[in-house]
Amino acid sequence: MTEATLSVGRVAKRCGVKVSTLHFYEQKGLIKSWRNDGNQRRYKPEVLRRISVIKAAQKVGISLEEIKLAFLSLPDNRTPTVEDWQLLSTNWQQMLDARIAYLQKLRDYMTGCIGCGCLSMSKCPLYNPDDVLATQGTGPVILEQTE
Amino acid sequence: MTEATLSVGRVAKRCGVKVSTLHFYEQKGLIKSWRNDGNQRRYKPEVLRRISVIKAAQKVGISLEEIKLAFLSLPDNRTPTVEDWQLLSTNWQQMLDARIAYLQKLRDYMTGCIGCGCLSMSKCPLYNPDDVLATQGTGPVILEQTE
DNA sequence: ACTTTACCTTAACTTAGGTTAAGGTTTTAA
DNA sequence: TTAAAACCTTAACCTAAGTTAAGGTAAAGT
Repeated sequence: MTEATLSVGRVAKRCGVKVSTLHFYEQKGLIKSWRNDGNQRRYKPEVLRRISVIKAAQKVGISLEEIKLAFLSLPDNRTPTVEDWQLLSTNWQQMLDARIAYLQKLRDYMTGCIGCGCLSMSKCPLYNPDDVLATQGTGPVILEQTE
Repeated sequence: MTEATLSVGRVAKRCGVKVSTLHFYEQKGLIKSWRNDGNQRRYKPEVLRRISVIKAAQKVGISLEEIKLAFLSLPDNRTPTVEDWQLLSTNWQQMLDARIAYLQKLRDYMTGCIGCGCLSMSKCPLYNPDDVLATQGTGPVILEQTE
């Protein structure tokens, strides 16, 4: 195995994830590999960054489905450049801005609304389901926390 | 049924949730009911606020488990007062402050780190798993979004 | 009185993001 | 060369937060 190809165990170790996670990501279409003569997975070093980005994105609450979608904007025929990656993260940043603003708004209403009983009023953003973020129309957000 | 008792269907309608959700919450110990002669659930009107609070808390990413825990601080022998509810939400507010700050930090690192490759460095909060929020030691955060 | 609506319980199913186990093959290291 | 370590696939399992279905009882409306 030259420097340019990595086994699944090696990728797992360098990224701090389990081998089964890599199988899972591949099955979901988030990463790619080819097989050697013995049917074992081989990876380009490029995969390391992909996995780091997946982990970073998950940390800010982006789902694998959204990540997969974003990865569609990466070039197929060449290794992504710094600019390719930055474009991707810039889009996510804007989404994050919206989510942060939304959370702040909810936080600001929290004490007041829970105490006062306006929860049943249609003006309270804590209660109203038709509020904000329709702009992003994404699924549930999972913010993975560290322990 | 006097004004002071509600059937499960009535509670469901007034809170905008399904009957099955109320069964589920009861099973999880988040709400309580008693039974009438025909084995049907009956609720105190107080339950309406509990459910509103559950929904509000979920919206800011608090899990049912955490909500259940927080509800332990409510009085058992009397209907919770405004002060009881406000104490509860004040605690959540502080947690939210921390989460927002953490998200902001991640957002700020997003473009830079994903582009530059520092994702594999231990200093980058996007990569480093031992970062922040250890203060709250909670499970994954789910931010339910509206469509 | 009768029919419809509401309710009951139990069990299985759903999505996301994986993890674990079982049983068999390939690589690597001594 | 042989044993251990790494790898393969398939299938089942896990948590959270519910939802759906099936089969049966209670309550309410006409």
